[in-house]
Amino acid sequence: MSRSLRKADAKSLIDSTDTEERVFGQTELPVLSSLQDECSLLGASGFAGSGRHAGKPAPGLLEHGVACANIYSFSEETVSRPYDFQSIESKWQERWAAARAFEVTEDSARAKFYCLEMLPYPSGKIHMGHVRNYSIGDVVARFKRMRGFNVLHPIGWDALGLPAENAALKHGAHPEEWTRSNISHMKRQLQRMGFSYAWDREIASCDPAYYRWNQWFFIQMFKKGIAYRKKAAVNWCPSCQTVLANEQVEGGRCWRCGSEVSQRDLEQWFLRTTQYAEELLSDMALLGQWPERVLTMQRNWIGRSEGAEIDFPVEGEDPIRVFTTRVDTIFGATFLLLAPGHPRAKAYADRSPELARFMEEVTREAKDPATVEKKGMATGCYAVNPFTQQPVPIWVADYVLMEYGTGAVMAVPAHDERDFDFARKYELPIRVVVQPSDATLSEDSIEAAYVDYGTLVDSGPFTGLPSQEAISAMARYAEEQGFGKKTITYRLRDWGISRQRYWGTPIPMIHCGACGIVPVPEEELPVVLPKAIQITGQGESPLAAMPEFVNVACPQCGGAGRRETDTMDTFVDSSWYFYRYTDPKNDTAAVSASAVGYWFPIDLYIGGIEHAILHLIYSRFWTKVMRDLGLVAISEPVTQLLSQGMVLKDGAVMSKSTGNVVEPDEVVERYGADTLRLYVLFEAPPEKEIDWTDQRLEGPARFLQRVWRLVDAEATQVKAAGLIDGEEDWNEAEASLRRKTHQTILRVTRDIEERFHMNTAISAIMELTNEVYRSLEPRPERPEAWRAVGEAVEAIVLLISPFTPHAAEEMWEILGQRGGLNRVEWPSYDPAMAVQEIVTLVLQVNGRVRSRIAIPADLEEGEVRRLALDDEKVRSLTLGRTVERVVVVPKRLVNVVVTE
RNA sequence: GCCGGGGUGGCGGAAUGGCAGACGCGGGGGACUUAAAAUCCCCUGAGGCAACCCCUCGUGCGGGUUCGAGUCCCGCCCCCGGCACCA
Repeated sequence: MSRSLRKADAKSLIDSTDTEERVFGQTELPVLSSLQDECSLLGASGFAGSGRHAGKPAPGLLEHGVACANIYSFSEETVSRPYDFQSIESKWQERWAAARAFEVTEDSARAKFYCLEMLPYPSGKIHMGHVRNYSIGDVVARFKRMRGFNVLHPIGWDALGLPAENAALKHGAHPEEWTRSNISHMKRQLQRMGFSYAWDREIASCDPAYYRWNQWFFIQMFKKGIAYRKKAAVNWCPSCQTVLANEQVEGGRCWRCGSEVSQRDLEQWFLRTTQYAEELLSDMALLGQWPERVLTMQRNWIGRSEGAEIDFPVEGEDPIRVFTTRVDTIFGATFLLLAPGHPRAKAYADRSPELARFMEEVTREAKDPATVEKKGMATGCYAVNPFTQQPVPIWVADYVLMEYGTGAVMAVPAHDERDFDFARKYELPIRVVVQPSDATLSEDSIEAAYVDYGTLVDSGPFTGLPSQEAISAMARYAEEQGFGKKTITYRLRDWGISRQRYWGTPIPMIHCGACGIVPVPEEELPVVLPKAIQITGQGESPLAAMPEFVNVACPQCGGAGRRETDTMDTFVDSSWYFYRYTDPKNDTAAVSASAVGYWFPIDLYIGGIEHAILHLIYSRFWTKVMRDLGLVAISEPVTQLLSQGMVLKDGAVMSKSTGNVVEPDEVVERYGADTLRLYVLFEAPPEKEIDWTDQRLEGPARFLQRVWRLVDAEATQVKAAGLIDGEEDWNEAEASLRRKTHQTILRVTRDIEERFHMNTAISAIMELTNEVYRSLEPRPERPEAWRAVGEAVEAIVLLISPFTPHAAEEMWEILGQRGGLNRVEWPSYDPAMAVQEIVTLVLQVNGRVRSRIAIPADLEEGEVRRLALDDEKVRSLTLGRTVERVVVVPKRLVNVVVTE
């Protein structure tokens, strides 16, 4: 039977219900008029036809979701009303909005908490990844509020970028219209999820009032030499018809469309991220609360290597400088390799049409290192190995990268796999100069490069040294002799930010024939994107085709100038947006010192692992630049990072093309936002991925209704019993329930606060709920019992409120509370309450569990030991054997160690 | 190849070195019902046993430390992620 309200109580409760206060005005009438006839109840609820037998369910959703969410709990004795999530959720969303419940101001008297989730791109509608990301953040924000923090929990829109232009091409909509309408739709969706955002701080990067500051930052960086222009081989996506940053190329393909990327030479704007490479690396020491995998990815990406630069003299020319991490192998350097893009290689190519053809060919080819054979061509020129004084031939090879090191390498075939392959193919000499400890290599017998450290041989005065020692000794020698030095090289490249696109921040620069490149005067910012535009999706920026945009007077000389028509990479927008939230309407500065000083650093930043590198390195870089500009006092923007796992369906990323998308709206429609939130939070800990399963929605849905029924049905009894006054004489059952309540408060608090494991927090609340149900069977008589139940029920409602805020607010009200949960304190844990007086002691013999006994928790050790040895089971197993020792773990177990 | 993270029931997942599998899904049984749905209760790692008294095995594999190991150490295997002609 249902452990709900007695029928009489139900009647009186419903009769007394103020329909204005309760949200059930619509559905409760049938309840009253037809308590005797459930069928008509179901009919009246309007959902009976949508159940299991109603024909085909909507794809991807549980078939009887609505029906089961609206079924009336019913029995001879008791009744509770349906959990009508639709009206509950809209009621509370309206209230929160009207009360501006989540807006905050700086308050130096209160501890702040800045809870941030990665801002969405307004692609059209939210997806499950958003739901998960923002649900996690919302739990933390609501929890921290109840813990007394002044919580900043903002949201905005990463609103510039390619898809808006693609939409313009496809549907003819203006990028701005498309973006704005997406924003307003997605905003409604977010509100429907009940996320507790400070909507008054909402920003959109496509607002000139926002991107104006991108332009301002750019000019400051230009003045400091951080923003600079250079002609460079850039990645060109033939499909998107635009330049891509290195970071936007994945395995030689465009990160967006997957087309093969080719190379082009263009004048581009760059930000000198490499200037901060060392600091980006060393400051990771400050990121102790970042996931290890993210730090690892960034470390790999920055790619620091220590080595040496060595000059190889060339007769009649400048020496060629190489970078090597293995200068200890230099006596084995039998040839020199230049990247096809190396200036010296180009000079040689001018003299040799054959070489020129070769270089052009290998530059054009997209190469896959795993499969493609290395190619090279001799230049016919020679350099001198400065250690051996031997001449070495200079070759051009396709596997040498211009962008890394110096673009030239010394080739040591005996000790580098790639050089070994190359030497074998082109029959170049191989010289062994490092010997392993367990074998002796020779030129004739060597089968593969030996790349590990060893002992130097045939290396002049360095012979006999171990590699490690030789590396520093030889670098020192080169430095003394003036043909080399120790150096550090990074894989990180400067950040190319020019895009030949319309829907981005115009780069605020003017090209003047007389003055060169001149920044737009700051008082003229923003340079606004013109509205009347033709998007063709090809060639140069669409802005270049607008004379009224391009033609402008030079701010310096007043002569005819041309405006820069490239726009900025959208990663610029997201590199500093979180600062803007602290002072979003400031029209005199990007940020204000007081607001940033109060709110920063971000205490918790939550987002997808896909942003582990790009966004998070750029953001760190930007913060360091802002610090050097005197805008902020910190070096790192984010104290703790939480990388949440993806939401998959059938093991694959949800995508339109795969057809495995589950729409949040549809789930909200059928189950309510609270249940959806509960599902994504309960399914797994946040950092793991989850595979969406319709079936599993049932658990959270049932649980929430179970809590609902409990609260709704027992509210009258609980209220009548009154509050705990400390005078009660608890019996064991009551004390046990109270113990469970306080243990649960502790568990839930820790799970949220310390590790964000929402799944175990929820399961703890489930346990307490189950416990309360059990305590109502049989229905208790004592008022004390009802007070204990009341305490538990109240705790459940408060503990669950960050997860299912709408239902919690409603239940809080049903329990007779007013004023909303926003200002209610998180339940406090009473350590004395949670202490167990009687504990179960596990008895082991030789490490195997053999028995259990109940003992008082404070029993002294000698007594515990005696009771354990006295246990019948233990005695039977120790009979005739020698007790070697007895291990007593207080309140837990006793292990009796015996031998034959 | 280098670096990082993981391998626990039919499934998602729990376990400060101390009862492996909490909680939930699925499955089975029962109560209620004319019936179904919903709800409530019980059972649900594998094997053994006449026995729901128990016993054995069990956290990828092999060793080790320990009274006691999913957890710590050593050596492997596999999976996932990042980087990758980076000299």
